[in-house]
Amino acid sequence: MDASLLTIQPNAPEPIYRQIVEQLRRLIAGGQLAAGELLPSVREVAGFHAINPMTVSRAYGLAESEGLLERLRGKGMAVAATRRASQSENQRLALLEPQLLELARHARELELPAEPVLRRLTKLLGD
Amino acid sequence: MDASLLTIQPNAPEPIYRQIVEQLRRLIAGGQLAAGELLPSVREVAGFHAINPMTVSRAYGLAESEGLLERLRGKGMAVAATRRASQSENQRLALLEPQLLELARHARELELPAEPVLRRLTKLLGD
DNA sequence: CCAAGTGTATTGTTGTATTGATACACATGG
DNA sequence: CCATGTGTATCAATACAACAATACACTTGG
Repeated sequence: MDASLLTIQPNAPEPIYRQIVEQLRRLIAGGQLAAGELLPSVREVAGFHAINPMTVSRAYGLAESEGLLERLRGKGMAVAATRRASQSENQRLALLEPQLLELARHARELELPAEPVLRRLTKLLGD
Repeated sequence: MDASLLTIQPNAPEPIYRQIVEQLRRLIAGGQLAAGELLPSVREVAGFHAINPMTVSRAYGLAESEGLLERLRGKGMAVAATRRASQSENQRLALLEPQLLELARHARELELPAEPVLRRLTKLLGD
C-alpha cells in the first residue's frame, strides 16, 4: 500500500488520526487492503501528508487495538491475518448505517421527498 | 415552536451549539419553521435539554449573523422575515450535498455496489 | 410604574482533545 | 556489529467546548 492512497483533510472538523482509522477500517472491510499486506511506515505517511508522525502512530495504535492491524516488530504494521479478504456485503453495509441514519434525519428536517435524494445519490455512486 | 423539537446529543463529537445552528438551518429551509415564527427562549431550551443557557445563546447568535434569525428586542428570537416559507427543492438538496459526497466516498472505499446502499436508504427514508 | 420576561456580555474554571517535539526501545540486514 | 529502519512513551502547548455565576439593557403586560 502507498501513502498516497490515504485521503487526509487537515482542515476537516474530524481529527486526523480518526480519519485514518476509519479509512483503514473501510479499506480492509472492502478488501482493497489484503490480510498480511504491509502498511506504509508512520514517517512515510507523515512526510507525504505533512502531518506529525505521532498522529499517524496514534491511528495505527488504535487500529491495532481494534484488531485491524498487527505489529510486526522491526518491520512495521500489517493488516491483521485474522481478517478475511473481504467482509460480506451486509457487514460492509452495516458500517454505513450511522451515516445513512443521519442523512435520513437531515432529509426529513429539510422536508425532502425520497426521490430527489435517491436520484442524486445514484448519480454520485456512478451508476 | 417547542423546545422539544430540537434534537440534542450531548455526547456527539459535534459541539452542541453547532448542532442547534445546523438543525435550525434545515428546519427553516424546509419550511417547518415559518418566517416570523417565535423560537423558544434561551432559558427554555437550556432547561428542557439540561444544557447551559449561554450555549443556546451562542447558537442563536450565530444563526442571527447567518441571517436565519432576527432579534425581537424584549420578545426573543424569530425566524427572519426575509426567509421565504421554504426554499426550492434543489436548494434544499444542495444542503445535503456534502454529506452525500462523503457517503459516496465511503461506499467506494467499502467496495459496495450502488444497489444495496440505495435500497437501504430508500427504506430509511420511509418509502 | 414595575415585575417578569427577553437575549447577551463578561469573567473564570474545568475538562478534554489534538497536535507537536523529543527521546527511547527494538528488530532488521548488510 | 551497528547504522537504519520500525513504532511509541512522554511531556508540553494549544485550542476549544461547556459550564457557572453575574450583571446588564431592553420590552412587554398587568
